[in-house]
Amino acid sequence: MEKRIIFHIDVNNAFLSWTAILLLQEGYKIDIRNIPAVIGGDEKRRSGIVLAKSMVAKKYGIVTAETLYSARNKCKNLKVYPPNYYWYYEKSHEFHEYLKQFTPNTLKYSVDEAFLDFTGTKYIYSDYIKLAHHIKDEIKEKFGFTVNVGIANNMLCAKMASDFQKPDRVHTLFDEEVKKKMWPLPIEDLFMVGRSTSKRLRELGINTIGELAQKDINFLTKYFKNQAEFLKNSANGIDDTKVEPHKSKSESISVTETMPKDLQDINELKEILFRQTSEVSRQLRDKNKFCNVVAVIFKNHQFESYSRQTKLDNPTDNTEIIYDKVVEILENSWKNDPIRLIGVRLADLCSDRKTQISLFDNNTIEEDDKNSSFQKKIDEINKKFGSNSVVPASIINKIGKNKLRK
DNA sequence: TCTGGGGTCCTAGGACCC
DNA sequence: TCTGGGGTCCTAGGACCC
Repeated sequence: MEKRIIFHIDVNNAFLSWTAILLLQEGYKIDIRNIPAVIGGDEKRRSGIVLAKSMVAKKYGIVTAETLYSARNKCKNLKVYPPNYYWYYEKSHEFHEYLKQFTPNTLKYSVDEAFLDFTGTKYIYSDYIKLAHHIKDEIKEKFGFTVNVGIANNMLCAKMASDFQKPDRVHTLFDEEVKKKMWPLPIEDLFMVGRSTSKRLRELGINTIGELAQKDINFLTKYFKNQAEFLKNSANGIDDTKVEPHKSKSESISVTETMPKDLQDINELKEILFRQTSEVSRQLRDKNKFCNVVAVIFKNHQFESYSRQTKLDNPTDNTEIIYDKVVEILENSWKNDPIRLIGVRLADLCSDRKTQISLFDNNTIEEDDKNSSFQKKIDEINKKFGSNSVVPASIINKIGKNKLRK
């Protein structure tokens, strides 16, 4: 069978590069890619972590997701810049649109990563390495940021390859190169081996990808159960995932928020949950979907997380019905501890709500449909005039009642 | 001035039914 | 007094990704 040809294209330090470009455009004299700099959250809002770092900052040992406090300890003259998500959205869009000209088989993997499948195109592109350089250089010239391109016979290896030396590079990791290029790497470098798995592997004396690759499958199964085969295959560079959007059964929409201060007042929590419920249910209606499961997510002052979810009798996209559930969950499951983060998640989404009708449900489907189209109109108005300028009176009443109960 | 936010997938355990 | 087993559905929590 013909070997596949897969590219993985990864924007180098995406958020930081994109902010660098914006700053230069605005007349800023320094290219923050060349100094110790990071894109960071807001410490006053208790979200002070590193979102992206420059290569210079990386040399100081600064890693993504560590606290700004600790990053500053590693580098005294570190510069911190805030993220600009609107701008990132634009850059990301440019990047993904640009890639589509090369093949219809592209997969947007994240804001700053894409897979391209060139299998069966050898009559169009005779030299894939040349093509990769062309893409890389043209992105740099057109958009002002650099990328890494990984070329391989499957997605896993393409992704591993683009992660080799950075920035502004093209790497290959074809099947026959796996032993030489991937096996010597530390186990942490293997895609899908995170902190927990790498710790367990190292405890078993498995320190490199090569050691994992050659380990007996029965031995691995003892410790990693069903994950064992996946791990061993990955270490051997075996992966037959197709370059196509993974049609997952369990789609979900969620919003979570770390509050500037811990909250312990149920009415304050309800106010935030109402805002969050409006947001997620509007997203749900935008997608023309209904949800079957509603969940509330908590993180307390001690950083312990917990969540509670309930299945609905019937799928819905109605803010009010969802908010009722959210409040019910809050009242039944909040442990009365100081809450640092709270959020709402809608899960088990479906596009068709006509599944089953509860015997004791007073709402008919027709009524629900009326509500649904009414809410969509409200969504449109909110879009024009800013969110929550119009909310159904019944919901305002609920909020009002909560406020009165204070 | 310590520790984000949005996702997917997997597993373990309990409830319930036959 | 002792106490099956298979299947399904549901929930909570954890691991991992960017």
